[in-house]
Amino acid sequence: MWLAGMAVNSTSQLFKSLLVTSELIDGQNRGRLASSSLYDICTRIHRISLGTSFWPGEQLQHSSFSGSAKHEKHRNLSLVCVSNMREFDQTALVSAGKYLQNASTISEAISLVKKHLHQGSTIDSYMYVDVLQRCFKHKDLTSVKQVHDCILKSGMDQNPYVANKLMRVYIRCGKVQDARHVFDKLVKKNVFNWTTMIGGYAEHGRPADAIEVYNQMRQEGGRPNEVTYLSILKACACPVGLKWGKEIHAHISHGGFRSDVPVQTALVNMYAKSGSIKDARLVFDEMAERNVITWNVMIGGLAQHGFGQEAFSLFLQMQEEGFVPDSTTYLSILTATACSSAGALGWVKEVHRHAVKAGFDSDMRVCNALVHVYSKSGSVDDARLVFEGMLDRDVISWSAMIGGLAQNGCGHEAFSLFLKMQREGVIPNVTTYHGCGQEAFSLFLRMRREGVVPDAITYMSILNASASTGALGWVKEVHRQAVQAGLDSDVRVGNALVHMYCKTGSISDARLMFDGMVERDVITWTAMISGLAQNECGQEAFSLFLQMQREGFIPVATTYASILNVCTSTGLAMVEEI
DNA sequence: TTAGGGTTAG
Repeated sequence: MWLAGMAVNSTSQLFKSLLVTSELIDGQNRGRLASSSLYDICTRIHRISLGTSFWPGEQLQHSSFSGSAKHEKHRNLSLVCVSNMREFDQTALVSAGKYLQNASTISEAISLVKKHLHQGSTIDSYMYVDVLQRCFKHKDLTSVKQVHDCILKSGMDQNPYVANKLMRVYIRCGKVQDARHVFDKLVKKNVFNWTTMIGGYAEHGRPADAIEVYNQMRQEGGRPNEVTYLSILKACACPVGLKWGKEIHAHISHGGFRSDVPVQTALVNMYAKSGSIKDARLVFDEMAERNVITWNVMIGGLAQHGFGQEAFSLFLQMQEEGFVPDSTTYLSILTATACSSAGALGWVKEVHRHAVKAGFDSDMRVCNALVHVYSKSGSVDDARLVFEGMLDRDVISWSAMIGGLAQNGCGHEAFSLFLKMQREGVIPNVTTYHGCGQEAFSLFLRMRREGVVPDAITYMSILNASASTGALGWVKEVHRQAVQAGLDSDVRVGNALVHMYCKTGSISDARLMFDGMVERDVITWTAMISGLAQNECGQEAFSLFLQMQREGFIPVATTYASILNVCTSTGLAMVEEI
């Protein structure tokens, strides 16, 4: 590079040029310097003053400046230089990373980087971090690959900032393996790099890999900090993570993070999510200091384990201790699991009253949760009231209401709402269709409760009596719309349709749907097998049962129940094979 | 300049 008219290719040359530079910047010559050169000068000088590495591939420590009068002189000079041009220096530093500010798009920014690379100009870490940040925002994988290529060409792949940002972008784009590749190539890894890799695995539900990296970090002498612990605990917050989570707990206690509120909160969360709600409570109770998030985690954990009443007590207690519940508190306490238990309606109403008083009744997410839990706890009227009172509704609101009506035996109203929703321009999503599938099933169960023999014709007659559209026609209509919306390839929608066709007695439609599915899971196979079994197609059900296992699917209890029903009517020979 | 605890529908 050229600095103040001198060719600068090394640290010592930069030192030499400082004097000339300071004069140029300090004098009337400021305007004669190109802005990019000024930017370069400022960042480099600033980094000299900080005593950090500033030359690609060169490890410059603070101590490099001390020990010799010459270096000390240069250091002082740089500091004088920085203070003399403080105003300019700050401007330059604010614009650090905004070097590409003239580029309005990612491709423009990349073109600039490529141009610099082509011209042999220095591209520093700020510039790469800037362009990578743009890729991060837009989840633009194609651009990331291009930038990665430039990084390799300019030999910046070992820069900890650049490598870290690159890893983060890959992780965000779902390319954890690519992030791992960057990580593995890093000769020297800092705590950010370790933490990013662990966090990446946590984000993608890969606890075993996260633990592997965490253990490697410790073996190589890396010292986890509070953020590392937050990341590894997040990875372990699942049933298989419990055994590792307990080990991490011990490390945290020995490592002096006992009073760190976020780390302790993450521990509570890890225990709650991995199924050990007792340990979660133990950690929670032992905490000397808590914040709203801590309370939310504990309340949510209890609610998700079905302890609605306990969650509600804690909800009251947090307020007695002076904490103000936020929208997350309401979302955490109002979970379906907690609210489907007997007697839940009472405290759900109480939570609702609190929410109104605190002004959260205008929060769409809180209202959605209320619609859902009122339906779950059996009060579709309350659900309807909340739904009707909402000023804004999204697809979740509609799906919650439709599903709620369906589950509470208001199938016709659910379907009308489904049509109304589309008239109002709201596009149904997978869940909406799933809710409609539930409607068919709940109606089926209702008929069974009413003593209807599961004969397809009788079944359809009763459906016709309760829904003017007619069950099969209705199912076909939903199916048509799902195809139109491109949602029929979704395995959950496909499963619901197979299920619905079976329940309406149209086994051929069910089979057609089943055969056409690109992706199947154990639910698909079970729905089809049980449909065939219930429609007196025992032989077909059995051969499908064998086929599913040949294709590597493991039958679940419901699959066996269906196939055993077949055996009672077709002979015992099959039982031995099962 | 780089890592970050909790969040509603199915």
